[in-house]
Amino acid sequence: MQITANLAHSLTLPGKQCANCALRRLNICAALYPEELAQLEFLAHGFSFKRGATMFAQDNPAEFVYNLTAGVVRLYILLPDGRRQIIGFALPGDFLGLALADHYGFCADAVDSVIACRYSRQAFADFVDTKPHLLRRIHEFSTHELSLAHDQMVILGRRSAIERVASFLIGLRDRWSHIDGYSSVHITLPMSRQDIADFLGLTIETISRTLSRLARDKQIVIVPDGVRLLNVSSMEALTKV
Amino acid sequence: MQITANLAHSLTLPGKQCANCALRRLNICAALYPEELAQLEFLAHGFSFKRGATMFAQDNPAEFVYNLTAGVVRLYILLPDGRRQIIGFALPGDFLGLALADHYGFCADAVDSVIACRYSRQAFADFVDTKPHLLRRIHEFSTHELSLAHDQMVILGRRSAIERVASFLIGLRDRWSHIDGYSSVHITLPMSRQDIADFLGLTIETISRTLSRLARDKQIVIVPDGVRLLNVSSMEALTKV
DNA sequence: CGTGTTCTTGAACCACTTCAAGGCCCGTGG
DNA sequence: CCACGGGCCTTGAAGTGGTTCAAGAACACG
Repeated sequence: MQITANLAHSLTLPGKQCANCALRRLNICAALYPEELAQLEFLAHGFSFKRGATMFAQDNPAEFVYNLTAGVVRLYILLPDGRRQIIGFALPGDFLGLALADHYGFCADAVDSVIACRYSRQAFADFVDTKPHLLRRIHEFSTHELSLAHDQMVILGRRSAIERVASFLIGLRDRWSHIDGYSSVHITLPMSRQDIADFLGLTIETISRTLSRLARDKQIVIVPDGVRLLNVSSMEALTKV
Repeated sequence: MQITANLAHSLTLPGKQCANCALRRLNICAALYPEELAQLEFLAHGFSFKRGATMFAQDNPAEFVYNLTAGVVRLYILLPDGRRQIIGFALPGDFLGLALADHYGFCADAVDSVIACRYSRQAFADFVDTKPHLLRRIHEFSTHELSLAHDQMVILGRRSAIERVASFLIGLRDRWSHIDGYSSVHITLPMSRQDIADFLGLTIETISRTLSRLARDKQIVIVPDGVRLLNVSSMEALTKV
């Protein structure tokens, strides 16, 4: 189905990298004082993952945790018969392995080119145990993820196809605007239609038909790398009620 | 739809209540040393909620957090047009308000007679800030809930009606067995068919038909207060694959 | 023992899926 | 440079699992 070559490329990590990190205000590192940041930097290794590469797989020992700095990651659970549910897309600033558990609860692979800071889970957990304010920050991230999961449960349990697609587009736009600092009517969709389908509990044909219908109704324009919103407020209206 | 009389009854709380609490090994209090438990007990008030009573509502200021000691609570999100998604059922030992956020992210009301220890959120959060091991425990509870939410997303996104009902029954059985210490083929269902439907993303008629079908196929017997499993392993098989 | 609520069952319907085919895009190799 | 091949996406037509609508049965509670 997807390329699973697990070829992560280590990057050189020059000193003061963390201090210059554009994402620091967004990710868990914001909880740290400069000297703590330097300590944590000592534990970090920059890694890059090619489009389609597996970062980790469900039920495997959780050797590492990741701080995502660029790219999009799909997180998913597979059923034995091949059905797949994507439980979320991780964006820059997101942390993979918040549970600090000894096994991964889901699979993660790179949707496009991904760059991440990698830490040994054990070393990271030991570090966290000495920094209650970092644990508090991690807990905030977890509860935010829990709240996203609740929203997704509403979408999966009670929303129509068009509402699901609209919620997906608006949700992605909101998350990117939080990262970039501005809201664009252009939404880049690095993931495939199949990924969107497996996220929204629909089939690839329904995603395609629904996007076509939104385009026919002059709500969006489908462009090569994503969509452009023509009527943000009517799109947002679909995500409510 | 449901009774929403918010009449919580305060219980007298004799000394050493926490020390004698049967649920302590299960709930967040297990993280505390005896003297810390005594400190926390000082912040607690026992409350009971009648069947149908609202414990708190979505978007309201989170004045309190709760440690559930008896009964079942339904947690749900409402859409403006009345559609409801139950995001989970809380059982004894569960903690409501793990996020420690200033507003509730969902509604909670008593499915049957509920008893809970109530804390001022502010006082509880202040207490947690002085006890990193308690925060760690709370974080474990949160990530466990996140994992339950992920499982539910798979159910809502990718499973058939019969698989959803089987997963619900087996999941409830597993959770109760963890609380009671033994596994019974008898599963008490204090919640209504409508509640089950709103949890599984189906309609009440589909729940009723699916249970009838399982009974006709000699998989279960429908009894007044729940169901009795006749073939646990074939039921469990439905929750996999 | 009536009255309202919850649950069950049947029949018709429909939103989404499944099956099938064709189009588009892009990399590869002649 | 164009032909070929393989993903990925789109679209149509038929099928179906679950919903909706409707009515009766079982149950709970005064």
